[in-house]
Amino acid sequence: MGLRVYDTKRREKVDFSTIEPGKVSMYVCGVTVYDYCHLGHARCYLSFDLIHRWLESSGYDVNYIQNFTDIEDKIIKRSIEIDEDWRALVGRFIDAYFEDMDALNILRADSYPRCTDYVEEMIEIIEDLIQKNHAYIANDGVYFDVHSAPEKYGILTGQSIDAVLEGAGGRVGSTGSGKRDHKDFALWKEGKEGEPSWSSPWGDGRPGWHIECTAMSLATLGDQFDIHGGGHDLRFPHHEAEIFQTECHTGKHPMVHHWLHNGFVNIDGEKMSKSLGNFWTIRDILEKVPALTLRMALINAHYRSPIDMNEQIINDAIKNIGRIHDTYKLLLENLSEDPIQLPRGDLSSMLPLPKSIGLLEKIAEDFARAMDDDFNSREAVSKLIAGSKELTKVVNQISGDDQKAYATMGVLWMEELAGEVLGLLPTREEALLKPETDPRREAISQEVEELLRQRTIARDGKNWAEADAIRDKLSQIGVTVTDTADGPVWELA
RNA sequence: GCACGGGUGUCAGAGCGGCUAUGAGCGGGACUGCAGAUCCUGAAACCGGAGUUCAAAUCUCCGUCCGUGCUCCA
Repeated sequence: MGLRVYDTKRREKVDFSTIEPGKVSMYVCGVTVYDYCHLGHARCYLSFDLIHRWLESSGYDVNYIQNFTDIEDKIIKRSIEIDEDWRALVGRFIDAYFEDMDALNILRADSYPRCTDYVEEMIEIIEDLIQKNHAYIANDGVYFDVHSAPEKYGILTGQSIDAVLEGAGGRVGSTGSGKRDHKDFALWKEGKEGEPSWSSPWGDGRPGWHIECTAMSLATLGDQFDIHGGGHDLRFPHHEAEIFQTECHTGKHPMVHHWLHNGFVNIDGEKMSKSLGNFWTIRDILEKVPALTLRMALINAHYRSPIDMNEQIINDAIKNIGRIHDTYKLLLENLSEDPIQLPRGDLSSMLPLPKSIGLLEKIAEDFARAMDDDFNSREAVSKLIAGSKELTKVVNQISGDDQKAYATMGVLWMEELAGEVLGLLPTREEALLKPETDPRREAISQEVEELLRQRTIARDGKNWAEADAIRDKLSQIGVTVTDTADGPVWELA
């Protein structure tokens, strides 16, 4: 069974197909760069990172485009507020975007077009739409006339063009713009004094929000492409506007073969959003939670389900990622003199324990089936944990060459599933990093070692009270002691 | 109001016609002086009602509750 995806437009899971065999063209709406990214952005780009990774892992050649909206009302507003040139502001937050996403181990898209580089294309499209009577010039800009293509209304959200008027409550009619109908949307906005603007046949101004994605997807992926993604809230009006513009301009239908939308991050059961003021930026969270743990927390739900962010989700993620990292480390420590030199590659080369290997292969198949089922990362994680348990159990039961061979296989197994596909593994170097290299640890190392020596003496003399007292003392300075077969090991809390 | 998603054990969260989800937490057990880690193992669930079916958490209908969209928002 091949890959199936839930298509927002068709409202069901459908077999995934591509326009060109073996290749996937994918466009995901990017951020408007006027502030730091919040958890919701993390979830969105993480969802599409997973999709990106799984498609590549399935053998597709993926062309992944993600834009930056670098001119927009909020950018202008912010730039005036903090008295910073809008270009500088935008540059700053694009840099911040990459820092945050790199930290979360999100692979880079193939290209990141910025809408200000496509203003000419937008103007051409708008001119064409006016010529084809899909758009009209008003006193304050150019608008798309939704009644010129009523069959395209509500394609993603199931709303009929007539129903919208009724429900929009008191907001309807108060647009104050040159729109003929409140459902029409701006293609070009007349510029105001002192604002960034571009010249156009309709005077100086700037593009509307929706037209940019049309211009950039057309320029980078063509008239029709395989996947268009974004947050759930973008279905309407943004993505529906794109359909209007693009299809009316090119005359081709459908512009997109699979519409994919990720679910939201909620805080205490409510949508996290800037307007509600209950949002956390990625960098706020990364001060408290390691990046891969956050990644685990967000992957641990299906990408379309809402996630209610709370402490328990993080605690679960700490346990889960800890188990996976522990197993990975254990395997690395057992495989050979120099684990770093181990070639990456096929995992079926050495087979000391056919039964366990068979089980792991079965788990890997289940894992693939889960990912093929609309990228069910939650299910995939549960398979990964099952495999992780099996590896830990077996590698501890055997020794010698068998153990080395098995551990080698295990490392490759984990690097494929946990590493390449889910992006949850640190590098081999990081996984093996001895805690002594932590500078905070360095500082108290001598004192701790001395206390541990005393405790070992006490324990040898079965003087448990004293041994425990020393352990308590250590825990007061933030040191956790764990006794192992090779003696006590300590780490900072 | 209209549209779209949902309501699964203590919690988080898969499954979406028959078969153990999984993780945390809780209960046993092994190993440990104890603790931790690890391994083995137990209890525990499908919002309410009706229907379809040999069989329903899974399909249909009704009810109910929650979230989201209809306005800038990933």
